[in-house]
Amino acid sequence: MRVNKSLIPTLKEEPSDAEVTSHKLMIRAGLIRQLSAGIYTFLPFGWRAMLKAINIIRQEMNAIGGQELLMPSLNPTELWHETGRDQDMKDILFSIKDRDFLLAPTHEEIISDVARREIRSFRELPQIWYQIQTKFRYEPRPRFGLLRCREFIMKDSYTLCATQEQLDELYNLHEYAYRRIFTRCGLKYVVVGASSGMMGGSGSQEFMVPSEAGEDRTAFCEKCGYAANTEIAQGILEPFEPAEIMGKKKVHTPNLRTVEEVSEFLKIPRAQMLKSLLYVAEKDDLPVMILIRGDQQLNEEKLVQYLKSPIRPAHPEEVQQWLGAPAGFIGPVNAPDSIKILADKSYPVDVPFATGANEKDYHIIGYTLSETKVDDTGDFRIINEGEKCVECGNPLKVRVTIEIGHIFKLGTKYSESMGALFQDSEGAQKPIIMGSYGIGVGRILSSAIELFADESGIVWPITIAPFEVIITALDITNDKIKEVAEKLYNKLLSEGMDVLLDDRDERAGVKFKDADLWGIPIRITVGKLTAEDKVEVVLRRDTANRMAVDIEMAVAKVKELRLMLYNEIESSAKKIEVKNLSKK
RNA sequence: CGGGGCGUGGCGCAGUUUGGUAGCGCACAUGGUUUGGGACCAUGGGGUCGGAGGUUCAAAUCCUCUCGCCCCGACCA
Repeated sequence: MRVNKSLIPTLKEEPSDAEVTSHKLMIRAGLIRQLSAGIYTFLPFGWRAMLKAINIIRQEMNAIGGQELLMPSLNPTELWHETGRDQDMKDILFSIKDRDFLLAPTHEEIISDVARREIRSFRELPQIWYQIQTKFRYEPRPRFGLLRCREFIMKDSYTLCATQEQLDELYNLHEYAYRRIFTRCGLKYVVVGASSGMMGGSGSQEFMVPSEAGEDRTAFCEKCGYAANTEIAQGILEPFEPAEIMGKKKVHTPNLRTVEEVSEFLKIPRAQMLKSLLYVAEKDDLPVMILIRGDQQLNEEKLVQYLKSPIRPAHPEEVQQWLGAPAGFIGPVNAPDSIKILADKSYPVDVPFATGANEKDYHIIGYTLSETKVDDTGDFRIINEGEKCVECGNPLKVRVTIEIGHIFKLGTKYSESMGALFQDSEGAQKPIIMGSYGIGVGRILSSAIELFADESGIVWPITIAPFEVIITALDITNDKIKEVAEKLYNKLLSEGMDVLLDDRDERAGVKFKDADLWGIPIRITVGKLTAEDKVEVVLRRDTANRMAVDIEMAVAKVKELRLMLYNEIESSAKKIEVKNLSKK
């Protein structure tokens, strides 16, 4: 491809509406343009990088036996009604006005529909079906360029199995494929335990790239390798030194509603306060009170997981109506039976606590959890950096990360509700055991840029770079320079390389700045050195190290560097192995 | 959806407080001089000031409504 007459528009100035590095650079380097919030056009440069990543994904999915197919984005709403997700996911669904269709945010329903029509016997299982396709989600807040979009390209695959063992096997194969994909894309990442959220199912892991531009927080242990999204991460909390509380009594606490205010007033440590929060499980409209140690925070995701329902904080009127007191003065003691009470295990059962009295301007002290009505105890807490690892006791670290992939063991949630059944060897009808696995392709690009960019622009891993080599022909009006550049360009093309020829009639500075911005791994500069029959070869990641190379040797040199860049990446991909089931 | 901010040539911004009929830099066009790290000079083209309504002799500027975008919070690949 030649730069002259091509659509690769670069910007000198930072776009005003971009916040993070990858977003700024994608706009500046001419990879993408925004059409609307969270909706982007991929310009030729951006699309080339996408295609490179897609190609790697396709190769690795095929390698584990995946069969590529393509399902429609337009889905009959009726199909989504079968699983109830037309309601459960209505906040993020794009629905078609005046027609009973929606734009698919994911494809469990469609896969299940295909399966129930086509799969009859255990002999046809297992299956891996995947597609690479545009998804639509009405994200309440699109952000950070391709990191969070309303329309985005996803690789989604689905496994159909007859047994749990098959599911475990295909799940592990996906983990293996994902490791290879992200490694081959040149990314640094960690695999962490994750919540399965609204997808349902028994287990899941996320692939996380450490980056300040991320929207997830991952807790991990440097000693034993424990790693989990803070949505589900567990840690061991230091016990606190309780103040002595004699007897049970009600105390007047006028206008003191926060944990801090009451703890200061009563001279009781914050940790000894029993924080009482009222939520509503939206599925059954069930009021739920959560009790948690006063210095800790509720992890709403853990609560959602436990209740298996979306939740919302109770409205102030509801709190007043159900407990007879405003928020800030509520507690478990004397709460009506209609309210489900859940205690976080962070509060010891035998230590007297202080909490709301369910009466305005009053708290009560001296009760213990062992004598309070509690329906269940569990882990509902957000962990903090420095807490001890549950596996080995080492202090945990918490880092911001970008989620680039997620794998789920779904189980039979969709096959049961949609009647995707198979006949086992004994002739019994059973629901197909499913798994689902996603990769955000755009996020691969964003992550790579976040990881490797420098002050001058993007630095692509060669495997996903829009081009492998750029020839910067300075002073294209000089016949010799033009001739050498053209010759090299055609030679490299015939060697099968992705080459970009900057043949614009621009000053050297402009071309160098653009080349840096684009981040193409290998650059050949054809300029004044042609007088000595030489060109200059540099790596984008190390522009200080310029190599003067004889023109006849230039192609060989580029081949050598290119091979080296690929080998760096491929050699680490080769080390990846399928997790052996029998070992664990 | 709650809170905050911003909409002015393609891009980045000033002008709005105190109404007087739109300006700067980049980009673009033409000519000339330059030519290995975003050149310089001259000339030129391009804007319903997000949209609608209102106040006024007069609105980018004041008022009302509305749309869009960005940021902070709850969701996800």
